[in-house]
Amino acid sequence: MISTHHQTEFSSFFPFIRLAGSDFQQAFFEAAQYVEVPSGVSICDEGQQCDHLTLILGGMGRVYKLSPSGREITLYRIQEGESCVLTASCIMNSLSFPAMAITETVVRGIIVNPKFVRDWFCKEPQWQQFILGLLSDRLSSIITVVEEVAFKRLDVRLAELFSRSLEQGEVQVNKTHAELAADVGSSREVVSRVLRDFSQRGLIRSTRGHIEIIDPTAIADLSTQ
Amino acid sequence: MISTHHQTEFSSFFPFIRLAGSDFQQAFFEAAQYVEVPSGVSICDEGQQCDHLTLILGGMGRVYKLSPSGREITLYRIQEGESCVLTASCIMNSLSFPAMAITETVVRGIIVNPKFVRDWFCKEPQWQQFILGLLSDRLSSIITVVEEVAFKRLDVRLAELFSRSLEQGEVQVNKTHAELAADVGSSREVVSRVLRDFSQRGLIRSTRGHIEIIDPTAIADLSTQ
DNA sequence: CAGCTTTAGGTGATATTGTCACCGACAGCT
DNA sequence: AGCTGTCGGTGACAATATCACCTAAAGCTG
Repeated sequence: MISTHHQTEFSSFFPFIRLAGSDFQQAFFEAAQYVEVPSGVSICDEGQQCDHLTLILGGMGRVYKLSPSGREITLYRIQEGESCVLTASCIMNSLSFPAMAITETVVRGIIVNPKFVRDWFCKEPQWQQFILGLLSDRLSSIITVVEEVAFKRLDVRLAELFSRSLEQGEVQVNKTHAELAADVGSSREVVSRVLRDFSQRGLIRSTRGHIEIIDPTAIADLSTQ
Repeated sequence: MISTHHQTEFSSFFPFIRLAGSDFQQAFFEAAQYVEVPSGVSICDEGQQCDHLTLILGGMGRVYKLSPSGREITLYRIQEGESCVLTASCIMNSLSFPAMAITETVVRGIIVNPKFVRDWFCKEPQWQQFILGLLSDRLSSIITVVEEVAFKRLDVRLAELFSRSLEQGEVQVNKTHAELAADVGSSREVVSRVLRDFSQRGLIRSTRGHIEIIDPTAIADLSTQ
């Protein structure tokens, strides 16, 4: 059972709950539990059976693949109003989780147990639509990842990444080269070289752990190639 | 409405129908329509709205991404007992299709309209489970594609492809270098070079449009790297 | 069959990316 | 100041992508 404060917070991030039946609402808040997870905690490891579904109220999680050689690639991120869909998928089909997940910040959320997820899936259309929406959103976002990694040059993909920061009005990207490499599925050395090139061409200014975009137009142009 | 012959054929490839309620069965066969699509026909183009769901009785379809430069990568294939899940996802959420699909052989199947798909999703648990199963199967198979393309060398990926033929007891792979390249998301030239290397090392024998695996053990070894 | 066209595949040059080994610089700590 | 761990840089080399062009086989047509 979660507090009324968290109930209203939840409703603002997950509008579907307001459209659902009152019996569902009551059962959901009854079954739900509020959690806070520190930053940098591994949530769900490769092949592990998922034991609950988390709906996120705040913070950021990252779902990624890890190669035997230690390289990483980010599949997608999850934030407020979303949920770990792979978890959802696992729960609905009792499969094991095909990737890794980690918290990038403190994550606040609501957890519900698998039995609840499945039981109400049949009964409450709003809940069903919510879960289905997450699944198909991720399906297309992961297809986008395939496209990026198979077809696009690394400089373009890094420019896209910076463009996303720019769209949020953010000129600073506080990431290390290694973190950027893990995002795009490349290696630190190659990312470093591309960034050195960006610096020399006056697109960015780079210091330890921070990148400042000083030519947003050029970055945006590159990202559309 | 489909013939009783197709009904029994359908039941053997899609066991869920036997577990579903008789009202569903009747409504399904009533709404269903039998189709045969020739080989090489484009089914669903990028961004197009899907106008029906196809459940496959025979033949093979291929879902892929196409890059602006003309390169391709196969996301997955669909055959008897399966369905175009992206279509399913589009239908459930009224989204547009994020990839391309084409028939690789003559494809025989059953089509049902989107309204039926959605209406019965809430009412018939077996139908729901079937659609959900397809969705999460594809989710994990596409994640596998990301992993392959991001982390594995091309020779290993081609060896994996040949291994899959071997598992079906097939020593001949009747594909051109260009088709293999489209499968693994690389370019024809690079595939040609890798295959020349395989030939020189005595792993395969290659003629125009055909590849014969002459050292299955070595291919299997390579594919596990 | 000769001649033409299409398609499959090969090659060299060059650019991009991945890998390995190693180095120096910086930040935090004692 | 000295130690330690992290961050980023570099050179060498391997793998892959791209481009331009070529040869050969298969199919088609008169």
